[in-house]
Amino acid sequence: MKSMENRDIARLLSETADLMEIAGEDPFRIRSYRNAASSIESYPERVLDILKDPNRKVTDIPGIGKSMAANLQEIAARGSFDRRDQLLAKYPPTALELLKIQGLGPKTISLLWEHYRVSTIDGLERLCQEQKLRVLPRLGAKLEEKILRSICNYRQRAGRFLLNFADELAADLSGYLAEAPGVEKVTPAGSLRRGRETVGDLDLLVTGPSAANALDRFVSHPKVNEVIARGPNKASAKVGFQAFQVDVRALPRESYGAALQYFTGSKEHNIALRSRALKMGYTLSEYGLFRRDDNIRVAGETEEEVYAKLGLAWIPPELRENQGEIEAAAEGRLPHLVEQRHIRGDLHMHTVETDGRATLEEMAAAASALGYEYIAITDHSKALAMANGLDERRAVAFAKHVKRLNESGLGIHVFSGIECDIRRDGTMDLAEDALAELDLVIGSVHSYMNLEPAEMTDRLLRALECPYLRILGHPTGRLLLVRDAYPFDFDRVAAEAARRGVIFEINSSPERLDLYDALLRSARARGVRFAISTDAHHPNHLRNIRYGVTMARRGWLEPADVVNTLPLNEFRKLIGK
DNA sequence: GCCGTTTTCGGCCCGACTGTTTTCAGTCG
Repeated sequence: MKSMENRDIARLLSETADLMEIAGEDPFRIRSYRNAASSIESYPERVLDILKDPNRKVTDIPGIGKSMAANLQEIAARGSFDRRDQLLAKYPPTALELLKIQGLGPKTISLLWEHYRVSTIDGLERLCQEQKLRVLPRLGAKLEEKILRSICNYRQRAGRFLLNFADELAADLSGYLAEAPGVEKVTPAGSLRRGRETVGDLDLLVTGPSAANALDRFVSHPKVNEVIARGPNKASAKVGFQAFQVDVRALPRESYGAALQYFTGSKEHNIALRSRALKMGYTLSEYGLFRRDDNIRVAGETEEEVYAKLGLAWIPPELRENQGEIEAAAEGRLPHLVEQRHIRGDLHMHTVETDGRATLEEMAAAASALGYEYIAITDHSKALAMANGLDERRAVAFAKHVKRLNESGLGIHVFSGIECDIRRDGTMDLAEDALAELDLVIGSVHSYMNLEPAEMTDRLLRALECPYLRILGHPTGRLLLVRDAYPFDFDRVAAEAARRGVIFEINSSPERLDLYDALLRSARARGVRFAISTDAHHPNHLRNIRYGVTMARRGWLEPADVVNTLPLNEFRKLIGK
């Protein structure tokens, strides 16, 4: 099998788990498949290599027993395994896509397949329009409406991908293309370079004496499925099973900067830039900046010279949204944006005490390796029973435990924290005397997210009244490509947070990226300060901090706006611990 | 299907909402 990485194996197992759910199999057996998938996905070594080595056993990987080992052997040999094949003979693979429709689960999918042999989104949509769900047991008119709305949402999101997915693929492909002879530079452009939360397709720009060699190499990449176009200077293809569209463009060196500028966008930024060029007697295109009267190229090799000739400082890609950045660049007042190297600590992470996958010590060691001075361990509170959240007794014991750990010295300062649920009425999930024992209280909403805006606003304002609340976690509650932010009066809550000194979190998890550009600028204008945190549930997640930093930059934030750029002593002073 | 100072079966995160129900199954987080 070509290029069967751990994540590909994990995908086969988790798809099988989905099919088993549709088939109505034993929930615990299904969970075993999911556990095995997630264990393999985050396993540091290639499972395929372990399988090949007679001295190693895959059953040493947690969650892998005898049966799963046999499945893995089959996957290694032929790319699939018996149980999966059997299920795929029973249900078409398109049924898996139906699981992504909110409100539709495995039981209903199975029912629809048995009754109508329908397994596609289009088919489902027709059934709802023809009111054919309501004749089945337990299904009704409301569900038809709900599914039609969900399909609409799903279609809006389809074809977009999370930032980290695009970022990792871009890094992978860039390294691969750079190995072609005569290729000097490969740079991702487009919304990925601007750091948008989701990315529709990927533009890779290539230059060098034989840049076109990169196109040949690209179309023969093992993950390239379908080549859409292939000319002398550009190739487009769908990559991976997700069919993510990637365009590779080979460019001459003299117009590389202009092309990078052009393909980075945004469209609005480029329109404003081109009209500025016209006013100054130039014309700007992806080929360069030209004088209008004699068509002589005056810039194009680098972005810096293009911007400079237009009387502008170089504008960081994260700001290129035509939101005032061109005026700021013209007047020499672009912000000095926060960078990853400014971050000295991570203030939101989970451990095995609740739903994390590593111990406090493992998280601390990983944070030390990143060069941090401090971290806060912030496990869930008891309202999240499914995550085994901490009650008052466990929270206080934890605070004492951390105090002792710091005295013995871990090489990094640990703050005892909690991610305390904000209840429906805005009160905290834990009593105040327990919260008082902890160094850092994050308050987060995890339930009742469909309140009326006024009620949600009151709930958050009430939460801010808690004297121990330091940080409001993932303030809008959105899950990218899954769930929209809950509506509330953001500006009012931000003003109150600023008044009370409550910090807003920038949650770096690629599934959230909450807060984001417009809200960051609005909150900052009201005097709010921010913490860029990862919400890590595994040591590997600590590296997601870069996505939070990207969001902060898109929100025009400078180091002084971000509390975890402070050295340990100053941060301690800030929180009084 | 995995795991185990409960070694070979029994336990495995669980509560809340929704809609169609008249006592609860399905879905979500």
